[in-house]
Amino acid sequence: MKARTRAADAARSRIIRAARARFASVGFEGASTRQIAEDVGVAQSLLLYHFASKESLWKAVMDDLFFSARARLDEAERASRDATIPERLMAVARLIVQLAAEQPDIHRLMTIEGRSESGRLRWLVERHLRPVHEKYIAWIRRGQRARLVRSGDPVLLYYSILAIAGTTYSLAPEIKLLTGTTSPPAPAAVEALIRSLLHVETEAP
Amino acid sequence: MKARTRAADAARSRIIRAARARFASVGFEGASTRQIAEDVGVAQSLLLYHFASKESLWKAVMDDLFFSARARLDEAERASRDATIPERLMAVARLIVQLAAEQPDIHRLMTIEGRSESGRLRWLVERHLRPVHEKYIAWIRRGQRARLVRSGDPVLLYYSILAIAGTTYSLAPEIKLLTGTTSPPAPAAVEALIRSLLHVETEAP
DNA sequence: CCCCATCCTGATCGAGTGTTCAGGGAAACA
DNA sequence: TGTTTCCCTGAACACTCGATCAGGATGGGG
Repeated sequence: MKARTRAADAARSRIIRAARARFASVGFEGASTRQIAEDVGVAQSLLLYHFASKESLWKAVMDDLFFSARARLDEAERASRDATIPERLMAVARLIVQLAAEQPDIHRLMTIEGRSESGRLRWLVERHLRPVHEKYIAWIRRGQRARLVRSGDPVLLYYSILAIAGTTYSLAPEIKLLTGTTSPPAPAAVEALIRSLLHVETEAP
Repeated sequence: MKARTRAADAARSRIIRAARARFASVGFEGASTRQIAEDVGVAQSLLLYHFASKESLWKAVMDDLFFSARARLDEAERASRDATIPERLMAVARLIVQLAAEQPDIHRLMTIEGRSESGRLRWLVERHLRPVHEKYIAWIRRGQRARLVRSGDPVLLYYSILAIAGTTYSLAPEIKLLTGTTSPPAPAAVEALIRSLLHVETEAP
């Protein structure tokens, strides 16, 4: 009861990886389970053996992505435990930029679902987005009360962070086509932009 | 040769409007010509009478959207002809925010296509994006040389403007679900954020 | 008036969709 | 060495997809 389940788990995660790429590029409706199966090199019916339906495959993709991202966010929070709120915010923002650069599919998947109020969006919001976002929006609010973060709608500020970090890397194909640039901006440059957006000063003025 | 063609043009533009909504919410592959036809209330074969194929319907949607947007951009440029570069940049940014708020589908359509290097993306870049974007990226560069716009990769700055303006309104369903907010942020608030992102000061410091 | 160009529909095509199901085949347990 | 359990496949289901095409309907020009 070892080699068997290990091989099965490997197939499962290869399916998830291929499904993530398809969902991210053509959306839920546009992706087909047969394409995904062909990418992996298995029978299409195997997808529906491991996952009850196309929708639960999509949920498995999201869980795979968000649970690992949230674990790394928790780690960044712990590491910056003793810092000021704006610096903790920047530690989180730095990781968000890094995640967006490593896996642009996260942002692609989210922007594809967030645009229409579907059952999948509701599932995503309640299961993954709300626990994360509400916490950091509260952080922004605390930083604003201490006059260490620029004023303005905290939700707008928070989504601006996500927007800058995400689109920089998820629209890489478009930017490459437009400018001929071979590599996207360095995460440090994006982080610096976010820092100045929040008015978090590196040193006391 | 009047009432006839006028009625036909009306049908044509109703098809374009419905197609825009479908393409924006589920992407090109996910949208079906039958759904679009049903939204309009006409036969599916009418879509392929007016437009040669699904792809040319998509191109018609894009032309409809971008030609009018570009006309308004030209108008904003002319109106700010005598202002400084940073203020002209802000005049354009203000209009971009306004366009994003009025028609969030623009940003939805672009982020859905910009994520993978398809033939449609190449068409879009060459026909609509390049003429617009390269101009404003050059403006940012000029503003930076005059020390009136913050330093940093002009492309990154430009796409940050688009990202903030676009996601604020294109992800409205997600934000509404998350926060319960009924109405998205006012364009003026988004514009102020962009102004501070570019370090364009309202008055001399 | 007729005629014809134009707008539009319904039927139909082969291909592709998600899902179901019976069964093969090999590893794990007895 | 059976036998059971689990991973996986191929065929089939009803349905939808984009595209084609023959043929109505209708209004404008002769």
